[in-house]
Amino acid sequence: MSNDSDLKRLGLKATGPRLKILEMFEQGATRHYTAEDIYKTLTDDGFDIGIATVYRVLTQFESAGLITKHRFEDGRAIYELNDGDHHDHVVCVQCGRVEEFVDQEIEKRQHEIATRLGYVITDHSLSIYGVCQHCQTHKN
Amino acid sequence: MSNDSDLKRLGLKATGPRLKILEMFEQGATRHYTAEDIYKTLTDDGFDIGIATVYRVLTQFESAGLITKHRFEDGRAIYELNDGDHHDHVVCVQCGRVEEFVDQEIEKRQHEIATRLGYVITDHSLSIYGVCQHCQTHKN
DNA sequence: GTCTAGATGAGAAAGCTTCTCATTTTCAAT
DNA sequence: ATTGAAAATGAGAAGCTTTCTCATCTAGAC
Repeated sequence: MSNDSDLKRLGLKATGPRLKILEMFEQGATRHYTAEDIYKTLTDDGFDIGIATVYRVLTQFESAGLITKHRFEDGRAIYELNDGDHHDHVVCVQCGRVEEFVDQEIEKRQHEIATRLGYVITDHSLSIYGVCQHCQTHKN
Repeated sequence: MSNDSDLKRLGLKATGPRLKILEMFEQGATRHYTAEDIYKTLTDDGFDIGIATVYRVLTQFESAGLITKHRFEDGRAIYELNDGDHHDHVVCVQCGRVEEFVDQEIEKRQHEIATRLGYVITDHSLSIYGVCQHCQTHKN
């Protein structure tokens, strides 16, 4: 099991909760999870874990650069595997579906703007909100 | 007082709390306020208001299109006067300073991306996080 | 001035997240 | 394999922001 050594390399003990959560990110159907999603999925699966542990592990994984944290308009935090390449999000305001995209031109202009205003950029987040194709046709 | 009639035109009674809050947005030193900011400023000023009222009024103002709500990475909501023209934000991660900018090219590309993915865009938010010039020199 | 729908303030409560602490587990050294 | 110390866990308490409830109060039409 290579996740085991991945964690150890980060100075984290390879415990059940950590392995399970990492596994979820790597093999899950979707890429984006709230802490609640993870807690629910694992406990429904019969795996005994506390919500506090979920939050703790997510924070550690984020510090370690393993995952990335976003925050959408509803205020809840969303986590996703950090696969190295940056991307932004399109969120369906009706069904919550999340899609990703990258646009080099937008990236470039962001840096130009930050520089012009005298900022040293550390991060940025762009989210587009809209109604997805599916929700447009299946109106309710 | 024209704010009085502004509110009435929106179907809102011109009450003390509403007038005070609207005034803050119009004449305040900064453009961006959290609910807490508003509550603190007004009560420190000797104006008696409840935090619940602040939230209620902000929600109403937002529904009425008078102000706009954003959410930065710390999860708290920030409100600003809606002056019609859209803009994005650069936030200093150290001192919390917020600056605004608009970039037509970024705006345009966002719409293209949403359309390409089949979304009908309703909103979008772009925030750049970094360290402002002041915080770069006055390190602590 | 009176009346009524609407607004308010206080406190309770909800939702997400973090903290505390007693117990348990990992893992390096035996 | 056993041990021991440091680290991790789960449960519940608690913190923060935001919303809800409800008795009281007020704006504005008459």
